Amino acid sequence: MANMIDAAKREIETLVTTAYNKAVAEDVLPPGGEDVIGTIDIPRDINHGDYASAWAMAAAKPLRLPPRKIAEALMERLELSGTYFSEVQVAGAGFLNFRLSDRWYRTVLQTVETMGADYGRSDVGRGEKVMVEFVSANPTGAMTIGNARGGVLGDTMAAVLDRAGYDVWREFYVNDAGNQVDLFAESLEARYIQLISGEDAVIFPENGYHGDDIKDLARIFYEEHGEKYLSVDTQTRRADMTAFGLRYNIAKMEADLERYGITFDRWFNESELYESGYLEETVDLLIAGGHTYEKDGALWLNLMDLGAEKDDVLRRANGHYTYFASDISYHRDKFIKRGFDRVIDVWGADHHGHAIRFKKILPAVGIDPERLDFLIMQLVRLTRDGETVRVSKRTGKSITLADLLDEIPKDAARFFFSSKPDTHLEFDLGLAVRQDSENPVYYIQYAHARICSLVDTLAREGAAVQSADQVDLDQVAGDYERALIKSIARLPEEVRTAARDYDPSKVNRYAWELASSFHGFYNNCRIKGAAPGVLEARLKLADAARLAIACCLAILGVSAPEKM
RNA sequence: GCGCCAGUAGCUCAGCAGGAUAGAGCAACUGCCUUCUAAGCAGUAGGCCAGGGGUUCGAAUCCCUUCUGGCGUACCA
Repeated sequence: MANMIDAAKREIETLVTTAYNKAVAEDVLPPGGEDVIGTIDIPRDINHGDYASAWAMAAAKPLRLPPRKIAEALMERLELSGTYFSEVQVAGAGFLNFRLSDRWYRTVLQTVETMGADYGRSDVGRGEKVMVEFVSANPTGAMTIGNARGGVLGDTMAAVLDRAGYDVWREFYVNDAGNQVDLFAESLEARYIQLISGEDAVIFPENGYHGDDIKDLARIFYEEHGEKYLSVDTQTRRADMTAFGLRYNIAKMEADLERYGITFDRWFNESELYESGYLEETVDLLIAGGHTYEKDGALWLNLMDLGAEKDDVLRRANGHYTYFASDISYHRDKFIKRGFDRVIDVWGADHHGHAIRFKKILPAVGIDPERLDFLIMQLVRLTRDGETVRVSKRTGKSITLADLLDEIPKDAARFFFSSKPDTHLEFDLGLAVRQDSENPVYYIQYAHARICSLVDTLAREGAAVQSADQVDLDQVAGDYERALIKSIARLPEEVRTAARDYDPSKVNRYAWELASSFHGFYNNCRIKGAAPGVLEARLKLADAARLAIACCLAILGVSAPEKM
């Protein structure tokens, strides 16, 4: 049993049920409590035991008895020998407070030892094929701070799912088709002409991309091709410039993301959906299904009939398909064509309305909407000296992901962005650049480095890390030592709930708490020079902590330094 | 207006599958390095969990409502 939190809870369920049945057989408690589910949790206060069952309180009503009386009847019939518990008490309103036994602590250490770098890995995902689609930044410009958050959340989410036993696939959807690409081409073309013939030679497109990056691109294009393209026909010129610009931008995004430790299994081009006819086929399917209507020359998707608050356009009056249309065919490709069991799209909060309406139309193309989930992250509020800094791709004044990585080390940035998705993230540029101890990532890495150094020092003195079977648990029965083992034991459960809740930030917080347990242990339980038996047992604990911290950092994509 | 997210210590945030006396970091104040890494530890102080109602043995957590902030509500993506 790899998840020792779950194992402990399940054992309590069994113990309580058995005790209850026994009490009924002995006529001490009335029947009627068979379906009662009492919550089991870990009390905040250690004086309330390691685990507490609220079964007696939940059973009070059906059994028509005071909870304490039920709890006492159960306690007398709990058979703890050979279990993960050594002791049980009735407390408060009727809690059953359990104290963990040596057997439990030893099993934790054995589990970590056996699983090593794979500690926390489970099969809760049953090998389900799941795609995490994330970043998917518009290739017409540089990636933003928002993409940085989405990148970290998506990549960490994928790592969590992988460890939870899912068959994970990471994908980047490249919007290399549609309206914004046409605009990109026109902007690039205008800058190219202006570069050669002067600012007034051509009017810059009204909704074009005004950023300096477009000017830079035009310059690079000019350096490669000279004035040749002035005399080429518009259609060819724009097509060539688009190909050039996208190739350049996509390569840049790939390189930036790689610096960030993020790589994808596939970069899926939206243009493929156009070229293969799959997009058109998907729209035809919607038309055939009676989900569309024409109005003002555009093809509309009837979503209000499906309970949405508004309809969306699939094909505009000018004949171009919208993002909504291509996205439907893209998801049809994910589910129907490629057979993913589940898809998680990491989207910014500014797409929330889109996400809600999007799910409603999926059944019309044969997709069970339950299989698609969104990890909606709130936007990043960028501040400097307490003032909000606007992030806008169009103005070209945004701070890009590349800028960020120039200032902040990858480890700190990854840790910072793996915060809880559904709260606004306040990103203080002044604070983020700091590389001192205020950054919690160093606190965790420091714990890891400390243990490495410690193990190394002791090894040179002839004290090697022993196997879990040899540890004398009586020698590590202090509060700090037991707290550390309990911290280590949480990892598989944290991974499980992070996967369940689509909240990779649970790993981030857990890693900090684990490091904190270790630092407390380290400062209060000296290892070097300790008595024989104590030294070996404590060293084993430290080594198990090292492994657990390394596993967390691996999931977070943060390095685990051996020296600091 | 309607929809989604948020409102918890001076600041940034955990806790939200209902459990016992509400937590952490930073900032403030006290202690701890002639022995394993002080990027660390131990402690003090700091709260009408936005307001109001409800559900029950029990609510920061669930429901209703009001208020405040962000985002959305394009023939943009």
